[in-house]
Amino acid sequence: MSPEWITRFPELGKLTAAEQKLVAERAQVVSLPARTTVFAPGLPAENFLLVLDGTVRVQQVSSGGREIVLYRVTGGESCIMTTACLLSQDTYNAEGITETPVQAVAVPKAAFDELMARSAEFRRFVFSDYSSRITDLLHVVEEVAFERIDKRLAQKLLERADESGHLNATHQDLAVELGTAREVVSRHLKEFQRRGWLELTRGQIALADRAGLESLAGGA
Amino acid sequence: MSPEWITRFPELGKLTAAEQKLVAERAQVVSLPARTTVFAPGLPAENFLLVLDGTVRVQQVSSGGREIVLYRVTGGESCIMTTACLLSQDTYNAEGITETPVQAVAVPKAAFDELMARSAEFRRFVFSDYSSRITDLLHVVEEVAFERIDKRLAQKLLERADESGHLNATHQDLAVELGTAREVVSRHLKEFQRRGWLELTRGQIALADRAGLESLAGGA
DNA sequence: CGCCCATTCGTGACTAAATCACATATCAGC
DNA sequence: GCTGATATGTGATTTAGTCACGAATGGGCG
Repeated sequence: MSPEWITRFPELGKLTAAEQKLVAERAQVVSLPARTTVFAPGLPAENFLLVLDGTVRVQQVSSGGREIVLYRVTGGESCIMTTACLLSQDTYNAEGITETPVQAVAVPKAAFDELMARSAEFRRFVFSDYSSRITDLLHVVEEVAFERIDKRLAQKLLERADESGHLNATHQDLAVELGTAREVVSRHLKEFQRRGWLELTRGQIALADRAGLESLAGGA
Repeated sequence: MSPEWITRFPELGKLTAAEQKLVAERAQVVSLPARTTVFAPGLPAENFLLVLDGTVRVQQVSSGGREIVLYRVTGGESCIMTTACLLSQDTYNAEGITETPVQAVAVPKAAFDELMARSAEFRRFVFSDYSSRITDLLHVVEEVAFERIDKRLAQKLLERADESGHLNATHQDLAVELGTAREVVSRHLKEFQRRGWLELTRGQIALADRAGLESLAGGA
């Protein structure tokens, strides 16, 4: 019996019946409310996690208290950071927090190892996830090291707004997205508003002129 | 017959005789001169690389032409970035360059896959390497996003100087290490010199007061 | 030797970003 | 309608990055 959730992971659909059975027997579906810490420095990571629904935000915290969002794990993806955490002796200070209620499948380490041993498909799945995360991190490095804040902010606004151009986020939230200070975000937002690109209200932003933002976010 | 180089990788010494034979038959030892591009955007990565001797510098290049060093691969380590490159569809713009003459073992993809399938030890080795690289990248993000340039420069100088406190590097080289501009490095170096922490000559730096640099590099 | 020329380094002027230190504003709940 | 928590505004200052140069250094060569 393969569990119904496995259909969420096309790559895992290719596992043999026996392998799917292994997953079905050993894995547990867990539900987490929003704003739960999934992993953090210090906490041991004992499970390999597959996200079914919702999003987990992975971010890094500095000694000085500042934060930066590294990437998000959404439905159909796995969070190898937890396993990486397990394997690396080095203490690292990334943490994972659910942004929405999350449904996930927890595969115990032993079952994870067994799947890695038995299934080439499963290995491919895990590796491809590792690669995506590395690409994500490279992207973050590139952005913080080389790109201007106004451009990055415009990109984030476009990326995180819904279809109607709405976005619930405080200036502080956006500052964490970009790894900068709240004041810097406030000033750029105000400038964007002055240009008629958006409307600001407490805790939310409404895009008024996507094209304007795009011109800044794009090549320029 | 296990090849003599396998002694460089303690983790691989635990492979069974049959597995070591597999490696011995399929892998090739390659020698690369200094300043060879090992991998780069566009170049397909066909081999899993184990570095025996020398160092490979992995860095990222921005569209604007600026660069930043991500990490180095030295003897006894593998360069999973090449394999990550293979697996990720996303174009990513990191490149690997030998800094010294390098001796490495190239394991063809097919043999790599077979080893992954057969050996738990080999998997552990590969994963541990992935994890180290992720930790390296997290460290870079943390530094770039949150730390002051003078502190990072002091750290780099201490890290890269030899026992006698000597260091061959142009200001431009150090700028690439930190992902900043040459002028910024020049100014800080001059200030360090003014404080009597080092001596500057064209293309090289001599540390004169490690304690001074450490006080800046450390907690402060 | 002295000249050429690429590389390396120095520097001023300016813009952008981060930090510090507050003042204000907005909203939810009593 | 008051209060406290959260969110935003803003000036002043420091640090970093950019631009546009000019000067110095040192190896090769006629």
